[in-house]
Order: sequence, then structure tokens, then C-alpha cells
Amino acid sequence: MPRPRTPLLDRRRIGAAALRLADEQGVLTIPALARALGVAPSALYHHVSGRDEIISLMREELALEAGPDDWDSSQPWEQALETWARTYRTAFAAHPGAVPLLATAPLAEPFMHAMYEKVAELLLTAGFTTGQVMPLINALESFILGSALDLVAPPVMVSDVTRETAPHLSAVLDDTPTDHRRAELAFDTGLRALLIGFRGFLSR
Amino acid sequence: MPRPRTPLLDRRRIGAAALRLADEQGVLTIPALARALGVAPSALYHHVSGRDEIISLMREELALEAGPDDWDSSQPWEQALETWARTYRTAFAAHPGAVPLLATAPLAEPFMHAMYEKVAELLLTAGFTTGQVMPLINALESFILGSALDLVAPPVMVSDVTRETAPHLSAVLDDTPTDHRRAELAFDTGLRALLIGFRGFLSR
DNA sequence: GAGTTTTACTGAAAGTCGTTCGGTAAAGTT
DNA sequence: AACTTTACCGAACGACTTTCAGTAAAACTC
Repeated sequence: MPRPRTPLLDRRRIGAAALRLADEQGVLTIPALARALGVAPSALYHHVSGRDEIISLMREELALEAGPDDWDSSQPWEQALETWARTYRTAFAAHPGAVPLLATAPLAEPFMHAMYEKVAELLLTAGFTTGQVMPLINALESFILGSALDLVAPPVMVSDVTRETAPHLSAVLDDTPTDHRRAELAFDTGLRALLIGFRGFLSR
Repeated sequence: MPRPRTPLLDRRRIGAAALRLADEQGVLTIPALARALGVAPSALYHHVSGRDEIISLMREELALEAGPDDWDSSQPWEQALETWARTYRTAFAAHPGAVPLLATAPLAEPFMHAMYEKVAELLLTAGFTTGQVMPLINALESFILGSALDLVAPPVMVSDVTRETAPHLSAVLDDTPTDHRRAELAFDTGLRALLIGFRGFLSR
């Protein structure tokens, strides 16, 4: 078969299709992705170097879908930081099936720089020192990524034996939602705690 | 070849070898694991159901190596919780190459229950309500897991273009260690912030 | 606008990997 | 001592990632 009249593939389309596929199926294979794009598997290699790069494109697509994080920099830093964190996590939560793949995928430098630059500026003007900023960003990002993984963690089951051997855990689980609100509640709790802690670092 | 005079394999040995191999090589393949154990690949399937179960065994091995978390329950809850979190993260940090594999692996229920039960009891006696405890545990665990992944995150590079397009980020990175202390610093920072925040939840 | 180069695909093929299954001889059981 | 179970091996299957030699349209050149 010859060259098509109009290109069927580009990096953006590949990333978007891969993200959707991985979210639905839970796994990403080249044959399945090629099928979804109406193309032979080998065609993909004219646009990307391999599977790993496709996964990086998926993270790029996620960042693009998350929107051009145009969060107001006039509002107080705590609110702006919270908005950033929530936007970040919401993007992951929109594709839970793909989270395990995305968790370890490197985001291309331009995207990474753009995001970090905005947050770094925010924290610097808030009064944090240059030495404090990166640990704060990394800590918050780790929490966000961990919370994204928490979305697809297997639920903790309470059997009859649990009730006997782990009474405290059982009591606690009885008061814990089992649906998607569980992970959301945990994220809200951790985010609030982190922000309170961060504010405490400012005064000293 | 016949049955050996003394068994070459058991689940514990498989998990330990897989953990070491994945840590060194960054990936885990059945042929490589079988080679490391001096055995044919098919032999493994008499002890585990498949690759996924081997990865779960790796997490079990990690929990066993972490020690029988015999942290003193007489000390203040904040200190006990910090010890638990640090022990948990140290176990991951001892096998950074295997972290991506372990991040999404489910831990067998008995291990999970034993760990959660102790932490749940700790937080309940500290004065937290049954509704608060699980979100707190999940949030802290998400942070720990995210921090473990942060161990193997690609370092952020500062090129000349970065200096122009991202001045704040550049200034911040100049004051940030690039070696293993970067991830440790981020973990310490986040952990302190979380504990401060958690304490704030108690009073109201 | 004819000739050349580049582009975007296909199809076949190589090399791994995960997993299954039948065979084998020692270990364990009665 | 006969029988069953156990713990391995070797071969084989299907699926996956990736490479490479075509192929014909598109895009560029003079």
C-alpha cells in the first residue's frame, strides 16, 4: 500500500489514542493501538522511537487535557497551590486505568519546566527560600502521584477473620467509604495536612 | 531430569531472587529469574501462578526485610507514626530499581491487615475518630509510595535555555541537591508537613 | 511541469517473553 | 515393595516489540 493522501498518524493522535486505550483496557499493546488507529503496527515507528516514547506521549496528552493551568497568581499562594494540586490529580483521575503506566513515565522537559517554573515562582513570592522550594514541590508531587496510584489500589476486604484478628482495623473500615470517595477523601485529607504543614515552614 | 534430592525452589526464595534481580536490572523476566535460581523457567509455575504473583512475593519479601516493625507503642503517636513511615520508605529505598514494579503490586491480605491494624490502633488511641483514621493512613501511604517512585524519577536538567525561559526554576535548582539526598530531603519535608497537619486535625 | 527526493504507510520476519503440557525419576506414603 | 505425589526439564504455542525492504503518493527542485 502506498502513502495515504492525508497522514493518518501524528504524535498527538498516537498519544491520545494510547491514553484512551490504556484507560479502557488497563494495558497497552502496539497491535491494539495500531488497530484503534486503523494502521499497521509498524507504521507507529515512523513517529515514535518505541513503546516507552508512546507512554511519554500519553503523559503529555494528560498534561494538555489538564488545561493550560491558567490559575490566577493573584490569589493567596495556598489557594493557588491547592488548585494546582487538584488539577494535577484530577487529570490522573480522569484516566484511572492508565495510571499504573503513567506513574513512572517521564514527562518531556519543556512540559516539566513550564509547570515547575510557575510553581517555583509562586512559592518564592510566597516567601519560601530557594532551598525550600524544590523539596516542597517534590513532596507535593509525590503525594499527588501516590494518590493517583491509590485510585487503582485493590480495596481492603473485611472478612470474618479480620474482625477477630484486627478489631481496630475493622472498626475503622466500617466508617470508611468503599467506592471512589475513599481515594478522594484520602487525597483531601493529605492535601489539607500538607498545606497546613507548608504554612508552618514559612514563619521560622 | 528427575526430581532433585532437595527442593531448589520455594516461594520465599523466588520472591527474594526476583527482588534482587529487578533491583539490579530494572526489569524482571521469567527466563532471567529462572537463570538466577539455576532452574528452568517452567519450574517456577509449580510454586506460583504467574508473573503477577511473583511481583506480589517481591512486596512480601520487602515487608519481611523491613523487619517485624516492632515500633514501641508507648512513645507519642507522632513519633511512632514517623517511625512507621520511615521504615516503610527505607524498605523501598533499599531496592530502588524494583520500585516501579512494586508500586502497583498488591500486598497479600495477611500482611496488609497486620500493618493496618497496628497503625489503626495507634491513631485511634491518639484520639482520632474512626472516620478519620483510614483517610489518614491512605494519605500517608500514598505519600510514601509516591516518594518511593520519586527515587527513580529522572533528574530535572538545567540547560542554558532553561536559565532564560525558567529563571525561578533555575534559581531554585541551584539550591537543590542532585544526588540521592534530593529525594530524601523531599521525603523529610513532606513527612514533617503531614505530621504537623495531622496534629491539627486532632484539636477540632 | 517533468524529474527527483522525501514521506507515510504495508507486510514479512526475527527475537523475546509468558505460559502450558507431557515426560521423568526421585521422594514420600502405605 | 508397590503406588502416589512431588519437583523438576524440554519442547512448543501464541503474543508481543521492533526492524527492514518494498511501494506509491506527496512535496520539492529547476
